Amino acid sequence: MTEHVGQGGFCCANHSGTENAQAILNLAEARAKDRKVRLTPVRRRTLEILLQAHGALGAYDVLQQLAAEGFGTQPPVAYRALNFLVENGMAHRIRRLNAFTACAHPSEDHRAAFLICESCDSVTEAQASAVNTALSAAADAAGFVLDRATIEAVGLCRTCQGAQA
Amino acid sequence: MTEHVGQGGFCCANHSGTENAQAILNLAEARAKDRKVRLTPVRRRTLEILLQAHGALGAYDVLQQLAAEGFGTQPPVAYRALNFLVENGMAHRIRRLNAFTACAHPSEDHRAAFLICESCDSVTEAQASAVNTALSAAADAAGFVLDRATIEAVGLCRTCQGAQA
DNA sequence: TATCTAACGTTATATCATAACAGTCAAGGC
DNA sequence: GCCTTGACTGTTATGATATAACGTTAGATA
Repeated sequence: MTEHVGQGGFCCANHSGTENAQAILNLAEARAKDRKVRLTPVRRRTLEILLQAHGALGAYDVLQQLAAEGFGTQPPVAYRALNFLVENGMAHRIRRLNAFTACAHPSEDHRAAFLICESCDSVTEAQASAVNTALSAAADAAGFVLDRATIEAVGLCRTCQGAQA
Repeated sequence: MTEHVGQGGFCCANHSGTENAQAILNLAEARAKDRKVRLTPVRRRTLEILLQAHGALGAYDVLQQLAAEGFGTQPPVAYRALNFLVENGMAHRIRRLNAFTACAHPSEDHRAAFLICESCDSVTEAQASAVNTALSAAADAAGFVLDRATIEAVGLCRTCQGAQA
């Protein structure tokens, strides 16, 4: 399952490119300060790795890079950093891919939806407020108190629609 | 991760109780006939196991039961049956729990949303048409052609709201 | 009944994830 | 400044989830 994740994927316009990566990194720093949590070297580097990937990366992919750069070599190193980022709204976990992706809009406390391309495995963060409103209503109707949700769509991204069947 | 799945969970009114299990099983038979696919003994038994569980079961939980009843003892046996059921709309995969649950409304070609209780791990299938409409709109706006989606909400079910913090 | 394909069961292995513990480091009280 | 304290890092070890590949069996159908 590794080779179809994070390879050759591209990303939504909003967080492609190193200039934006830098901006997002700055937002993450600020967010960490706000929340009084520490964006330590491993954590920061993990976020950078996710940003550079322009797609979702598996924990072991991240680990490999971290290990190559002198950080720890064992799974918990990657999982801890990734979980930290997710908990603090700096990254998202894509359950369908068993993978993680940098959050494209780290300053907003949005609940995100993801559009996963079946062809190129790109992951795009979509505008999900309407979706969440509808989901809240459905939960309400069932007497369910909603805390958070995973919304992952599978299909074809704009680029891949022309390119293949 | 096994002990918090399928233990003591209960289910939505719509598919609790053996009488309903029987009805759903009948619908599944009919659906299989319609689609010209075979609801073989393992597959049928797997569906029954899911129905009896009144909650989501991990593949290995299902496997254990199948093995005890004389079916194959190795993981692919369970995964194949479960994947068959999912592909044919007779069960759903709950990614957050790495588990499977019988579909409560097998005759409809609905796209479902799930409400997962953090306290009792029950899984309820919610009315999701509005959610899917909103998601389609969001996908459209991103130029994404939506095929299918995973919608999983986490929170507290009606029963557990009174019972704990 | 001969043939073909779907389904089954197996072995083996890949992949994803966490528990538990020891050493290290940074922040705040004294 | 120095020490306490708790968070963080890294490790070993193991658990949990999932699939590839292959030979065999059984159902459909000609």
